[in-house]
Amino acid sequence: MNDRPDTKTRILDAAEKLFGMKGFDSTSLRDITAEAEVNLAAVNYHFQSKDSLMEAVICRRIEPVNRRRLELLEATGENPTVDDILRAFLVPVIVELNISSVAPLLGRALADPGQFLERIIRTQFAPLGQRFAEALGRALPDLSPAEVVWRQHFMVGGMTHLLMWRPYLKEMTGGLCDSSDREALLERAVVFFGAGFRAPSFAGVAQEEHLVAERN
Amino acid sequence: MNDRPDTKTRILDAAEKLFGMKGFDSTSLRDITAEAEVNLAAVNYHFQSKDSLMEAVICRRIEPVNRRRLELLEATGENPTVDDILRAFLVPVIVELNISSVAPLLGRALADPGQFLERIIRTQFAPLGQRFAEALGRALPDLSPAEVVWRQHFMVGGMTHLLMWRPYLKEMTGGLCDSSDREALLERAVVFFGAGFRAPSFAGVAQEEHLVAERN
DNA sequence: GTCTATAGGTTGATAGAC
DNA sequence: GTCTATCAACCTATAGAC
Repeated sequence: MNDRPDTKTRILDAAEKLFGMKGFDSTSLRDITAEAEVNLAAVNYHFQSKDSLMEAVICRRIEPVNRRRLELLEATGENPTVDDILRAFLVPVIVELNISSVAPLLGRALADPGQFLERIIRTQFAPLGQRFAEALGRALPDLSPAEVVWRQHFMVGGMTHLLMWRPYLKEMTGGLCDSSDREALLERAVVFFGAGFRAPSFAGVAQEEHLVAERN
Repeated sequence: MNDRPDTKTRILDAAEKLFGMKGFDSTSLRDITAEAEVNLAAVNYHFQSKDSLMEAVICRRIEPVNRRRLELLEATGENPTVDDILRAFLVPVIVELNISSVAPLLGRALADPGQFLERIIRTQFAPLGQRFAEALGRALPDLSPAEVVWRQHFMVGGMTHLLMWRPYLKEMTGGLCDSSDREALLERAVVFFGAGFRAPSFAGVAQEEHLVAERN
């Protein structure tokens, strides 16, 4: 008992927590090794550099989440509803993620353009986003492909913000918003974003589309 | 002609651009003075510290935006619709903000909990959020106060994400999402978030509210 | 694999001449 | 107000003993 995880895992755990709390650049390797109670040099032994560590920390969590999303998406069958698709996307992060430090980390990973994260986003998120956009497009045949992607962008933003502010939300709202009930949180999100996706395109866009169609 | 702004303004402009692009901690004072073409010591002369500079940079932009939001909110009259209220909130950042470097900056300010920004959020955003939550609550009498704040949180997240990723969006989506037409962007957002706000509360929440009401 | 020691660079901030 | 010069603290990364 009291089997302390190996050094590599301890570093990943500590980095995950601190990166999520303070951000990537504000967290030094010394912060991490202090939190993990390991030697400073161990970081460069197990991971070559701070950048590699950041990538490892993020990928360890993002990969299973995104795999699970695709799994749930396939499980929705032939003609899923919008809500089915949204659930496949949101359940792995809102309901199934039970390590509290992961949510802020993923939030930051999605909220920091320009970071080296661009590569991760391209490899880990772009293909996933495309699969979900296709599914949503089939469920919403009246929306143009661009409109689907725009709305997806809005939803990802809302979810990202939720992941990142969840630890502070209850205090910030004076106890009004309690995020401990994950199932309720999921339903709230599905209701809100589902209604957004199902809303008809506004006239201006319809006109644009019409013009484009006329030109062909 | 060629009237170069004074040093203080040049520093604010450069810091705004770089903070928005790279984040607060990743931007050094030397980066800023190089971009502004001023002397390093000028930063500590005009602003006492890097933290003060960060605060000044953010407040210079947030204050007029939030003032304008309240102005537009009051202009909606006695019984504004949900869309009216959303427009009052979104127009100042999506349509009227015509300095391209400001959007990413505000996005980062909203996407970085734990930063010293907590104070700014408390002083600059909390009162504003409350005013808008009240207006939305009156326009949506079937929603509980908590539900209104949750949905507001989703919307702020979507807007924040939009502000931050706008410069990269067109390239990321292969040209599918063009954010140069601000009026269209505003309408897209109003349609999406408006529908989300107007969606009925899901059953689980209604039950909760009922139980709370019964207890009193 | 884990440690100490340290190299080599960058950071924020300031003192003091002009 | 603006500059040069500099400090002390911090950083990442590595070399080499155990």
